Amino acid sequence: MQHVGNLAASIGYAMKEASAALRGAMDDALRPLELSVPQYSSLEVLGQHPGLSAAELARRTFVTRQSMQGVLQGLAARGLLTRPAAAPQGRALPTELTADGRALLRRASRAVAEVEHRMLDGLSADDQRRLHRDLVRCAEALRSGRARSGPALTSPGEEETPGRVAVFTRRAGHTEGGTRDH
Amino acid sequence: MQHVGNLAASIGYAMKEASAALRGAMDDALRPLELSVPQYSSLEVLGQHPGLSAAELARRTFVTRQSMQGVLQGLAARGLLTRPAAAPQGRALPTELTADGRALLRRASRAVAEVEHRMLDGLSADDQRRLHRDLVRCAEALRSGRARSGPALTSPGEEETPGRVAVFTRRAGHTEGGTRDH
DNA sequence: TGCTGCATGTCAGGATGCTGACATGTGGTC
DNA sequence: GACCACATGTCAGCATCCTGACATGCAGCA
Repeated sequence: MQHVGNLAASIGYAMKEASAALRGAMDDALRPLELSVPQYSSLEVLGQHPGLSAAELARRTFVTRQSMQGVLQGLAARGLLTRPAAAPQGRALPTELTADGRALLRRASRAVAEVEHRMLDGLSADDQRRLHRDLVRCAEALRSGRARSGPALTSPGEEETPGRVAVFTRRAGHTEGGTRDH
Repeated sequence: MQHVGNLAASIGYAMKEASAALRGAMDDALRPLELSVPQYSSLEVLGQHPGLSAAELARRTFVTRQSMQGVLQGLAARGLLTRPAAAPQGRALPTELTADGRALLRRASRAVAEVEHRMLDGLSADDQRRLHRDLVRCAEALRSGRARSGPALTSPGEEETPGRVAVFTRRAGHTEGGTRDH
């Protein structure tokens, strides 16, 4: 290995290209609903894991918790989610979708699913499985090299924790994951 | 298809995850050189295609040309590249790397190549080829659905145009690519 | 020749995201 | 109990990036 060389052959470049295309297509699909991609991502994660804290939500949507603040404020101002004024325990404020939030999420989720379907239309089922597997592997390999490890969404083996109970119970393996301070 | 469903199974989510991890790792690798990812991307593209206009550069690095302005100004202020005050033809200002720019690019390129190598370490050569192919396919499939089609970096068949000559000669297939106005 | 389409550069405004830093609450340890 | 590591929420400042809009230059066509 010496340097990047031919960009057209670089997988990193291709990943950026695909990711940018996906981001743009999602932007277009979500524009009619007046949702940005980070806003949609938050709703989606929150729909599957009610009661998550802002920091945990930030890790799962790949932004800093500082950025998540703004996102949540925007969504809360539109009545799509609620956060308690005081923390019931510790400092974490468990966030919940409102009925409006769930309704909008359903529409947004359909729109995004259509985008994803279009993206994968030309790939066989096997190719799709492989693609998913390899993307996850790439992410893991990159995280392992960083000083502060990443989200570690699903620990190796366990299946999709419900979220609400996971806020304070999943303590192991957190070294300020995903986004970093300092 | 109805909605996104399980996030852990979503290829779009995995792509975002991998892309975020790559972005973060590149940030870390480039920080010692005081280069941001967009700045590095511009240098890299410019190294392989001297004389590109800012707008063309923007398409190839997946940002808007407005954002590219700021990036180029920063790099020019550090003496890493030069832009003529007046356009030799049309409105496009051909951008060139300076000797300092090329030297820094070499170091940055090595650092990024190491990141990419770490990312792909666990994948076989076949898997890497397939991953690259499928990422490009995903990007193309997404672009084809948008009103304004994308960069179309390398037209099907032709090999890596030298750039300088391509500024004004590659007219076909451009419907305000990549990033959109209005 | 004049008109139209298109691409480039550029300005303005705002949204988003990041780094840095600090205070607070919790749990484990001495 | 005191202390320490760690996580959360939050404020401030800055960089990046977007949408919208406008003027300019080139090519094609009536």
